Amino acid sequence: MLTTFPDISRLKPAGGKRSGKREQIVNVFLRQEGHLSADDLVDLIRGEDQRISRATVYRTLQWMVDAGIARKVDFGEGRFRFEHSYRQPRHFHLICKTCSRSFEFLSSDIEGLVEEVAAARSFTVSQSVVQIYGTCDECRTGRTTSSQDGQTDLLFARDALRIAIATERSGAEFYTRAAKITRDARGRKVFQDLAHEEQEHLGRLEERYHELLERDPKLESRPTFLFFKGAAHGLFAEGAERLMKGVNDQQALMIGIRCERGSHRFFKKYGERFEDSEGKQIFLEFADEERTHLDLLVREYRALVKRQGRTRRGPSASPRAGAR
Amino acid sequence: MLTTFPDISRLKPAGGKRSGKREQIVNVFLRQEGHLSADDLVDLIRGEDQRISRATVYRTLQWMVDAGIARKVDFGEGRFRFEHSYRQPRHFHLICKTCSRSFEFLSSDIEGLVEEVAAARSFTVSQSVVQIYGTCDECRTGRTTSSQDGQTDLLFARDALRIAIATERSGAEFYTRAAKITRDARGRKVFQDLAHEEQEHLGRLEERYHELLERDPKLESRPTFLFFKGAAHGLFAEGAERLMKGVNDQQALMIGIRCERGSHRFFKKYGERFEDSEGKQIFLEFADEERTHLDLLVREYRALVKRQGRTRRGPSASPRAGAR
DNA sequence: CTAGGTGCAAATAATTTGCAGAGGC
DNA sequence: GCCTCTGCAAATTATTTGCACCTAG
Repeated sequence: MLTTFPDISRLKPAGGKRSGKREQIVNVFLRQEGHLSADDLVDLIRGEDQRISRATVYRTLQWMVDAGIARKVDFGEGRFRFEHSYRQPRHFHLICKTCSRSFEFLSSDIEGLVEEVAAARSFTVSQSVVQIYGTCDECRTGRTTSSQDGQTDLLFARDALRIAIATERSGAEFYTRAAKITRDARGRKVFQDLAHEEQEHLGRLEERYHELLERDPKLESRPTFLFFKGAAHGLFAEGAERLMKGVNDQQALMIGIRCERGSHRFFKKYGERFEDSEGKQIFLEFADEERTHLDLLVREYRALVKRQGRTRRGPSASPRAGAR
Repeated sequence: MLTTFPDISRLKPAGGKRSGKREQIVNVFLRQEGHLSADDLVDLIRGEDQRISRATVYRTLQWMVDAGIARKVDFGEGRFRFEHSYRQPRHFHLICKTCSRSFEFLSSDIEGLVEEVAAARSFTVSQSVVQIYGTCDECRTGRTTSSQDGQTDLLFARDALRIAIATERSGAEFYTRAAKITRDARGRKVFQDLAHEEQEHLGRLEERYHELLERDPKLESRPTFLFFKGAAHGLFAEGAERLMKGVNDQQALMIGIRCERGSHRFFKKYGERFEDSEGKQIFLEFADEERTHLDLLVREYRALVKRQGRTRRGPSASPRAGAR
């Protein structure tokens, strides 16, 4: 089920001996889902071995935190809880005050804002905590939702793919629209080609999405884990339609270059921020594909410029301006 | 300095007697800035009266929380701290791990995202905590920044005014630009009038801003307290320039109506969310002014329609569409 | 007079620590 | 044999409570 456990035997923070007890505690901890308090863990351990003392559990938990196996979280209950730390390191929590369960989510949007706030105060962030307290759907309605927790890795991959697909789709639509508007035949051809490529790439992403869904039939109905608007918005707003009409092939290529460059940078930037996981992989692969496409366009552009000289360069299509 | 203290004598949660001790503790608490731990408060109290017991301080703190004078906050130190609760109720914290001071900020942007996340899970939010841990500027650079903390009320007012000004400015610019583009003389006149009114309103806001600055000379250099992008962006994106050229007076009025309506709703919505304060006042007054202006425009529009019948109504200017 | 408020000391609750013995390398 | 881990019990820390006493209304 779980992708890869860290190799426990290798983890020895500031030295540490292999010991039956410690290994036992770590194993019980890793077998659990969710956020355990020290006491929960003691109870679980006691279930299979009476002779382990509370102090040892506390000491082992501390060791796990140092080793990077566990993370200590404070839900304001007056005691700490511990979560597996191979999960996303910068996730946030929804905490139900009724059933005291907690749900994790990722929000690059919130992260971004947090960074802005910190920057405005020249504050160096080492960790940020976002906790939303309230009542969960189940506790409010009484119904039991099928969606168990955990399995965030697949969820993350699913959401990463959804974002990639949304981006690609908006790209495809943009180029298609551009192709319709553009009067210049060569310009139109460029947009048509671009639209076609986006469509193709979109197809591949969707296929991958379906493959992912097959791994877990309930995957699609699970709540969103990664909240991230940035991606699908704005990357393809480039050039009001008014400008499109008179666009020639060179200018069309330049527009394509800007869009692909934006997309590449965006996915690279955010992909790099995530922890190793399939989702991160998807972001980085997507960034790579955009990069490849971008390089291709750049080569085409250069070839075109070489062939034509500077004669037909439009006023609004300088290679670097507003590339962001 | 501080605007208005709550009338302590009136505050009696679930009944409660006036008592010298309690009043004394409350007064000492209210005299302090920042976030006190129970122990800090005990020390302060002991400074002026040896005979007050720790238990009483704890009991009084609990009473203050119930009475709404204080708010209990958890900075993950293993004990609680208490802050005055006449401050903004939904503020967040930057917490320096070195000097263990904390700085407050407001972010409607983050609040908005938090609400979205909760909505996606059908989670009913009762409280949300955002804490950014790290190192503050002073601790990192060694320099002492003049900006003491506290005084959030003035800061909030300052930031509210800045946002109002930014909005008004973007409105003025938008109408000025529109006036330049519009070919129809009557349409142009409408935009010119709008631009003029915005300019005037802008002037009044700026004057008020300067008045505010006079109340505290260091006010302008203090770090941002309210983070809120929403306002200045998007409200005036209405109608690509392309469309402006052919706009007549009726259509121009309609564009103005949409912009003012957007602005009014926006400031009303967010203004209502804040706690009583000068800043809230500014938001609501601004919303009101926009409303008045809006009503005026609507009346003008109706009069125009009456005079002209439906003959000249343009295709893109239906009164309600996209009013958001 | 009586419901609260107050002080003191004891109780909790989560977590840490000192120390002596056990166990891995 | 040394160094670390472990168990147990005692210590610590923040906070709460029981109870007898005191005080305002």
